[in-house]
Amino acid sequence: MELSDRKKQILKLVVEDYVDSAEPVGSKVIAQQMGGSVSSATIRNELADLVEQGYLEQPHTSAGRIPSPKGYRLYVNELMEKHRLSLEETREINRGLQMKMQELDRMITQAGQLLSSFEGYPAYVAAAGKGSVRVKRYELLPVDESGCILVLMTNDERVKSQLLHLQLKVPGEKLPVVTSLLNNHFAGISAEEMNRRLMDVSEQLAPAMFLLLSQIVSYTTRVLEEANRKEVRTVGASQLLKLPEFRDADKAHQLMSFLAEEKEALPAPDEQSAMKILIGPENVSEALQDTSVVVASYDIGDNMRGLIGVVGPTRMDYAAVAARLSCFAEGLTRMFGKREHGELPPGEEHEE
Amino acid sequence: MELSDRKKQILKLVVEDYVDSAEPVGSKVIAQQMGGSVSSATIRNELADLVEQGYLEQPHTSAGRIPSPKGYRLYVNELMEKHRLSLEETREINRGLQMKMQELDRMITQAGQLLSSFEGYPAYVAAAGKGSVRVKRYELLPVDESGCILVLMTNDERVKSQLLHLQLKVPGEKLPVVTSLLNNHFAGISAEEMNRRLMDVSEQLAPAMFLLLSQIVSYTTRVLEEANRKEVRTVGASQLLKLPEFRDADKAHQLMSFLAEEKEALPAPDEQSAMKILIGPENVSEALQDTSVVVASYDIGDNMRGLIGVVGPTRMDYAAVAARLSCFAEGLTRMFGKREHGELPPGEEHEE
DNA sequence: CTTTAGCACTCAGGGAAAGAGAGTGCTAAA
DNA sequence: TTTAGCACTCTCTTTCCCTGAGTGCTAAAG
Repeated sequence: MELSDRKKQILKLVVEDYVDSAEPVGSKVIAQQMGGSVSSATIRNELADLVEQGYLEQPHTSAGRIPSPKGYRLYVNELMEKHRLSLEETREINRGLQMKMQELDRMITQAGQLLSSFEGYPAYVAAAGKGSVRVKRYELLPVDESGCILVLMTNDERVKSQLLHLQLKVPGEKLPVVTSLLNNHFAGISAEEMNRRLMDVSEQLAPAMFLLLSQIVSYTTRVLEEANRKEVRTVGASQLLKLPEFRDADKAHQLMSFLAEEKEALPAPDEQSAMKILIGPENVSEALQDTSVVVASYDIGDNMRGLIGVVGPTRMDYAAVAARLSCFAEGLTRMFGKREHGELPPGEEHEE
Repeated sequence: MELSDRKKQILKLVVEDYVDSAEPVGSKVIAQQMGGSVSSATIRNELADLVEQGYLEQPHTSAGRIPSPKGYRLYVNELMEKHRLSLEETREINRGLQMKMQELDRMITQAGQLLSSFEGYPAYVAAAGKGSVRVKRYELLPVDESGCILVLMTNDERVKSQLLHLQLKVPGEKLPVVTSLLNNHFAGISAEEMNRRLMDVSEQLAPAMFLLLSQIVSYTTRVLEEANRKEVRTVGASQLLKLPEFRDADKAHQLMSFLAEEKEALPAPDEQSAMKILIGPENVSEALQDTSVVVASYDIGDNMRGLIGVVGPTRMDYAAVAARLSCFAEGLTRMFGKREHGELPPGEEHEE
């Protein structure tokens, strides 16, 4: 059943008042905000209806009303006006993202920090490979008789390298042979496949050579594993303690442990959509039942997709959060897009 | 003035009781624990003396006593018995550290997590270079006409690499020339020096060459910067909320923000010593006035030194924490020592 | 001089009682 | 359908009192 326009307007006012007061809102305030065109008694009747229909809740008889998850949902879907970011705000976000490009890892962590400080809520970020990163090319550089450098280039254009200590000496002249062996037989395949091939050729090789190869394969396996893993970081959890709904240490502790330990369970937007809003019980995770999550996705080059979101109380300024969040997501996409073409000396790297 | 043996014994009992009850301890309990050899009245007299001398405090008249920082200090210096870790415990720690070796970064973070979960307090970890990491050797690998891979080897035996997109095309044949130029003139010097040299030679070079060089120098600068930076990570901050002294949201918030934002200010042991215990006001940071910190150092190969510590309430089981912490530090040192000699295929690297 | 028993005193913490205030629901009139 | 009026409900805060733990002091005993 559709709500009357007036009911919707009232619901909207309740949500917005509650969002910034964190206190149940009464009929009088609403009447006032509607310009005195109706009396508080009328509002009371409407409020009672809204409660009955499940859009509002009453902490106890004779308290004001607060929005229920269903009420927030309606608000988000229909009532929420697009929040316009001020020019300054947009600029500030983009300036913030304009930090020195460093590794992707640090980069997105910083974006998360920035977001968290903007919103005053904990934030989370992740970058996820699309699954099948492979090695495109191998290179071996001699160092001395018992060591060499292995350089890997992956099909998503990243480079990793590693110093290998050899258990058995391999003369420098042999390296090109190994290199071409690797490039011919170990490029473009998955880690499992690599291990299988290694076994296949094991008997035809000199032991020293085999040892070297297994060292390389084992390192490569780790690199691929890592490139494919989705690692979620959470930032700014301590912000929770500023919110009235988390003054209770137990509640705060529960959520914070969740954010610290099970961050993999935090929601992500669906494949197609750019943003997702989950209100209270719409979350699957037990620990998020009383919180809302707003999360957006962004692109990292062509092969990866990132994720950036905030966690807060259901009482959340969805319009503003959503607006800022898409600004972040767009900023990040732009940023990572640019780097692909190397306008600036970007900064892609790696480290031990 | 030296304390009598009995006073020391009493102080010791007060500390130990308070550590696990978190409640002021009274004369009666102490008398009991001393085996009934003296009456509670006697104890009261002694307690009064200890308060006067500043080793104990009284939250209010007619409450029991709690140790003051001075009292804890005496306890730590003289009274504390070496806590013997059970065999299981040692084994458990070492098993925990035996995780798959990955990058140093992730490795020490995991150690921190492990520590934090052992102690039930927040932990922090860092690895710090000894200051002057330099590039030992450069290598350039051709990719295509508008790109090449730069590989750096530093004097602490780490390898970093990066894909460079060239603004201007540089034919593959030229690369060896550039490489030797780099190795002859840009190796073994600081980042500032590198930039200076770059300026010096700028006029004698073709523009394309100059551009390439500056790209390399700028990347190298970043790498060196990062290799020399001490990055501190904190883990398990949410554990604070379980402690009675941090049930108050404001207090908890204050400390947690400090741990999240100013972790660089967390104490480190002095150059020579392996462990440091800082009790309450012995800390310089404002935010740590009511907490104690126990921190140990460990070695990462020959060039780096790591740091691992916990932050907790002044009421802390110093003996046990210190014992476990050195077990951690030793484990890490052993671990990183081993890798240097390449028993196992270690895993030193870098990414993206 | 040290230890002990005895006792009055202090203070935090918990619960009950009382008052204030906000906001409701209902009724009856416009 | 809206409004004014009013009694009622329920939370929150404050106050008060009581209890219990633990002290400090005094005076006597070792």
